[in-house]
Amino acid sequence: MSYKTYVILKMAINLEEQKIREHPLLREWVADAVRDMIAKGKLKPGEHICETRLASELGISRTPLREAIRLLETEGFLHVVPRRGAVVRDISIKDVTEIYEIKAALEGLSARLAARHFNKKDIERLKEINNELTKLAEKNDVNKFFKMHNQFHDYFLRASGNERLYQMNCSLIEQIHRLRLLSFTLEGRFEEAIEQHERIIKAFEKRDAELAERLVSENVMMGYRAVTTKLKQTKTA
Amino acid sequence: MSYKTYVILKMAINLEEQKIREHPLLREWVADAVRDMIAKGKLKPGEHICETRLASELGISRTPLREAIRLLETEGFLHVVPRRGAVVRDISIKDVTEIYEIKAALEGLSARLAARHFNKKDIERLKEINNELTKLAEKNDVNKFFKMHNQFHDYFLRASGNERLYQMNCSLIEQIHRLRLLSFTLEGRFEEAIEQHERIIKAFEKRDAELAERLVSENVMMGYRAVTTKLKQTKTA
DNA sequence: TACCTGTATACTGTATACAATTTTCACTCC
DNA sequence: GGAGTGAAAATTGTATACAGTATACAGGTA
Repeated sequence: MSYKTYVILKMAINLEEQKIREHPLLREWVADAVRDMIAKGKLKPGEHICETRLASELGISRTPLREAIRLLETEGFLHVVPRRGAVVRDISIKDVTEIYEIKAALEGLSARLAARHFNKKDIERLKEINNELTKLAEKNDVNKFFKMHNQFHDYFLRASGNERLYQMNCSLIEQIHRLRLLSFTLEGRFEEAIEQHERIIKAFEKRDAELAERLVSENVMMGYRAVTTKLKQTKTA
Repeated sequence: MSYKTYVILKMAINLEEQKIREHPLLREWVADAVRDMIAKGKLKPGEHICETRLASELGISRTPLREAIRLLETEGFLHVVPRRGAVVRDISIKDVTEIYEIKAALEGLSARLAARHFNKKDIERLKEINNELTKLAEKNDVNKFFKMHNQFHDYFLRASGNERLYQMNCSLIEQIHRLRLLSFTLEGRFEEAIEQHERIIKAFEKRDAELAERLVSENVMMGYRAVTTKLKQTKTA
């Protein structure tokens, strides 16, 4: 996707939002582009990023690229060594473990916080999503299932009322986006998730915040097991 | 502190580390400087940062300042609106609440993880630190107490073996550094902390990871109450 | 061969220049 | 007086230029 296309899309998507988006920033586009290149394997782990070359490849100058690199560094996509440049970070099992340990704690917390002020409407929404998931599981549509599944989790992350919590979680899962998607191709993964979601919903219905927290944490760690299973499969294959 | 002084200091401190530090980066120095200016009130909440002016004040160009601004944005010190620049973020009670909720979860997690492989030597170290704290409490040395107190918490955050967890916690507490320091001037705060630390140490001794997690979380939330108490005191004063 | 060493090259860090946008403010009109 | 208007000033976004550092490699030495 060219920068111009990106601009038009951004404008279309955010038409009613603040006019901030009317003029997208190169640094944001570049960050998106580089993340994409890493996800698609166009930039391989361990590969050194030459600012001059990448900037010219993207048709921009080094300045916005450098600002994007700073962002991608804090997001964990790149490792920057002063005066030697940025290299694409490899995600090891250790990294995945670290991320999931934190994710379990954060999502669990969000469930506990959200449970405090969840009402019938919220519960209904979660049930709706889970019903959709059942349908998508029957169709075996991995991509749509993945997206809807994320909506389920997003729901209480947002409902927690803790904006930082939501952002931190987003930043974490972005790093393992592809692995998570892959993990849903595992046999029985759909059903497993749906069943656990049901238990989580019941905990919300009972207004049992502690239980909701525990179940959500366990649910995350199940995701961890799925991801590592898949990771080992692909590494040996 | 001038940039040259900073360079010399950095070199002295990191003499044995990678030679990376031999040539400090302006963007890092600038980030430190701006954080400091915010902490010291030289840059006030809500104040707009004019890149041109600040850069010339610091005696550098806009490029490294801009890169530092990106960093400070992700750290939560600044709020950047595209094409309108950066403003110093105000820390509201809501922010403090968000930060402490997350901090409690993260530190609790680190205690649980650390408890798994804590040995006698680790416990001894924690006891040592707590003894030091008792002495400093008698001397009523707030600054030294604060530093030593942080060492106590750092110990199991590091021992968790989860590097990201440690980094994320650092990034969080940096935002409330001054508030936390202030909170230690509250009557009875020292004793309260020392006593809770003792209970935490006992949990580690019993190898009760769940208990350690709970106690550490509670300890963090006690810190939260202290900070908000102090915050209200100063706002009304 | 293995190990320096100096130089050429490539690359990053920083400064500056230019372009595009936002803000300011005097001015007009109602 | 207040809302709207338009040009000037200020400010951010982006590109480019330059300086200093790291890397690669050729040639020399033990």
